[in-house]
Amino acid sequence: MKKELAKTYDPHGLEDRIYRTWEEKGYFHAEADESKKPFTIVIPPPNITGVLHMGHAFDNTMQDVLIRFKRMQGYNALWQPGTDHASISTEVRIIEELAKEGIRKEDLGREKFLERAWEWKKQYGGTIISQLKKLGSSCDWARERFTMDEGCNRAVTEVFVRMHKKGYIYQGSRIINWCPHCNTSISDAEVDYEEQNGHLWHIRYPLVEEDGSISKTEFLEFATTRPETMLGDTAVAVHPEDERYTHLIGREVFLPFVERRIPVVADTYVDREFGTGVVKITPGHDPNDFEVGKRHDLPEINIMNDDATINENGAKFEGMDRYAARKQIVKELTEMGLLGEVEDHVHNVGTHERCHTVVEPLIKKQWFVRMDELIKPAIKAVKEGEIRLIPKRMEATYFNWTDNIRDWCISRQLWWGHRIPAYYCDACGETVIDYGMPKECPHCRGTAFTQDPDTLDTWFSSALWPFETLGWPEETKDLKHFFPTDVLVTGYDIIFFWVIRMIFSSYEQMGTRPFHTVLFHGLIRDSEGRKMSKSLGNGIDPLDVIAEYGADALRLMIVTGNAPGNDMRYHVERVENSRNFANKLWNASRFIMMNIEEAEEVHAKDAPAAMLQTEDRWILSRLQRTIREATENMERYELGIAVQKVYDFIWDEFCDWYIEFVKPRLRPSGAVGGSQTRAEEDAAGAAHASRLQIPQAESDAQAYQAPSRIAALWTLTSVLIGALKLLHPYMPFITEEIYQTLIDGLYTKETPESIMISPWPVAKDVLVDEAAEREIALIQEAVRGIRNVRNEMNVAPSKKTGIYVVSAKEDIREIFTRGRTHFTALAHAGEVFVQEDKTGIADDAVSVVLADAVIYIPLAELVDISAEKARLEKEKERLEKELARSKGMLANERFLSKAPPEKIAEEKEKQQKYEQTYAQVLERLSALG
RNA sequence: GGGAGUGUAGCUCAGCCGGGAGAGCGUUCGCCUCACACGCGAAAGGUCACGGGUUCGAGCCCCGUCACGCCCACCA
Repeated sequence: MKKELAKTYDPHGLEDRIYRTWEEKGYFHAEADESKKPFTIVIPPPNITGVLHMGHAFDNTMQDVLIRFKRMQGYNALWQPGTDHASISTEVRIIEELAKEGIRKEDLGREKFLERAWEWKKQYGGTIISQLKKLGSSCDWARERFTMDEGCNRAVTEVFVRMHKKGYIYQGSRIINWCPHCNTSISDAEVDYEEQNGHLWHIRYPLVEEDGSISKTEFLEFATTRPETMLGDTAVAVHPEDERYTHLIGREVFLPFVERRIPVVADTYVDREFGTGVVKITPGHDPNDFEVGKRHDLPEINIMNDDATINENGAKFEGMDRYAARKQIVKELTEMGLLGEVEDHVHNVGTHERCHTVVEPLIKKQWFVRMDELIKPAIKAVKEGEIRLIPKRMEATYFNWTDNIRDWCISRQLWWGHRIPAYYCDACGETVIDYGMPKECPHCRGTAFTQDPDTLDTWFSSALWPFETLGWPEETKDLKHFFPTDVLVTGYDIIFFWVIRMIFSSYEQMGTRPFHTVLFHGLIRDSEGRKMSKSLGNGIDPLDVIAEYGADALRLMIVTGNAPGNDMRYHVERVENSRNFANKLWNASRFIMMNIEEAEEVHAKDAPAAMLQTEDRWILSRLQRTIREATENMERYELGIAVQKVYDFIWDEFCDWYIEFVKPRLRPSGAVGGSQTRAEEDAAGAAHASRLQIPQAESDAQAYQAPSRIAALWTLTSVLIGALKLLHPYMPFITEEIYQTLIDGLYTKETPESIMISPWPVAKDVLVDEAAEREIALIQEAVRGIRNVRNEMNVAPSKKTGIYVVSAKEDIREIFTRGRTHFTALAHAGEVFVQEDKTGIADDAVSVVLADAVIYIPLAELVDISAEKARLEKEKERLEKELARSKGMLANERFLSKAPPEKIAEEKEKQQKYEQTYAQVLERLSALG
């Protein structure tokens, strides 16, 4: 059945319908099959708390383009999907929900809380998945995984046990970042530094005299931004070579409030230039001081509770919030005369990226992963090119992290997540790491254990994602076939969190790389270049964009005009342009289908070679080049460049030129050779030719008989199908819709029923036709010239003008003779005459000067000789400049001796062309007087 | 403080191997030409941030300067 297409492309309804069909047909599904070559991408698992934002759209569009491309190329293409449990995000979400009901998580208890969280996951965790589908993502949904599903849990425990056995995982008291709001430790990477206005308080500690009394005259002054931490001071430090203080090293100062005597130590960590050159040392609440404390064997005193109130070590400040204590301490120090200058001070304060609470460095017993050994293969892999980062400059960021690697704090004081498989013997306190609750304590033979209450950092499980999703630790067929995966697509903002951790985890657990290429994309910013954020309210919801313009338009916008790793700004105009392109393609297709008659078979298989006209061979040739180049670009992950070439091919060459070229040939054979006007032209042309005694090559009417029409239709459909395939990875919905409608209209069942499983086009050398390309290029140049002249001369578009092509060269005349009708179709030509000389042409005709021909357009009633002369003068000047440049180059001996021969030949050719054109321009000018 | 970037048309951005500066939007002019006004045709518009250097030849390579954001470190 021949289908009618709507006049304007409307993605509504169509996209969901097509997506459902793809899913039902199982096109997304991949099975392990050793006879096929695999191509695997694992999705960066979106958080179950997430809703689709532009970052996801960016990420997933690129992955979908790659996976569809590879699938069409015949790979066993798997896009492995899934979601991440997102421990902190989710837990915070549940706590908020509970708060609305007036429940605290502690009241609920761990088990009930987890039930609640799973309930939440069940209800909302799928939201993002359905949104990804809206985008057209061709993930193998049957394989959807979750970082806390049974398999991932096993993988996590396995890795923990193994790494603990190898000594990579250890428990230790370290200074960590503590979020008093979320009540958990967080890793360095989860800390955001915010610039805040604060103060620099100068404080004086009295020195302790030789006899042990507190000096009333001698003080040591230092500056601090956090006075409350003084309660935990266990030393003050000076630079060992600071002459102002060397005599004090080894003496003691007196710490007010807690009334502690603490030593003055020497440490190179102190910057003599800053403040007074004296630093208070609080090993319990500052990472740098912690290090100093280790070096000098200082006691570590924790002065805070987990909620950032002062604890029993804070003397009379016990129970006060850290900021209230700060205020009170400053006040009391003033009263005691121990406070000096107070400066305004802008400093960076570490905050928790999730809740923006100021983090408090605290010493806690936590679980860590020792990184020094683990990171080595990850460094080597990138250094030696076993893993390629695109763009390459991301390597610098990568190495910046790996070279300064610190141990990874993996325990979190949360409930939602993978519980740490550490069990403490109730009897003797022995720690046992095991796959489950141990039966007997290896130390005291006790049988009662308590599991560590903490859970693991979310990234601990995401780090295993590329192999845990394929079945690891089982040796599954999937794992064997699809692992290592191929490409990872992600934003550069999670290099540290995720990319590096996947890499070292894979080398450690699998002994191999997790993927060979990491393709980074940037961020999508708003039109002002700002990050999209909830607080600014400048976020663009991709679903709104899809609803208004269609997923294809959004996808094309995302991929177009962007180089890997670069940020892009969101402008509606760019989406509109993509939407317009979709409409253009839609209408071109509609036009072609309108011209295919009911029951007319236009097979896309057999080329009617003998019937092909020059323009047919031209567009076929151009298509081959586009296929070749776009494919090469895609293989190099240059998606933006590839799609630009396809876009240009479709819009410029196919729609604006080729379709226009063949329009005259498409009249049904029954309508006898075309329009009335052309019959008249033919008659006039023949008459003129006979008058000049130039043999008319062939009658146009003859040329455009049925075989030419079939050739045009064949070319139109096969080029369209080729172009649709090239475009399909980028715009899957519209290409599928057109493809299927077209296949229906062609009455053929030979092509696959869906474009997404059709083979990727391969450029055929036999179809590359340089002669046709040169010929059409000449026609195009002439057509543009004529249009240009008509515009400049203000000729009404409705006015048909005669066109005389004069060339002394026979082959050129042949080209124009063959291309005569193109001028009718594209340049508002009436009669077209091709002749050897100027016989019969008025001197005052306007002209288009080409290298090998001059085209005359007689405009009897409109002639303005001075305008024509001015035009030619301008052209003359332009050519003189080009000639000067070209001659200069060719006169340069060093150019001739050093430049590659083909460049020289090219330049000579150009020069010749300029000279010819120039000569013709001069001749025209002299003819005009 | 360290690192990697960006600077090209009025705006947003491409520019692969060094070889006569591109696109989209916007602007101007002309067109509802029987696929498309979400369109067609034409045009205007650029010291490729600046200064040096390498080269027969530089938007592209090297050095320096300026401007702008980004990442890392986090000096109390």
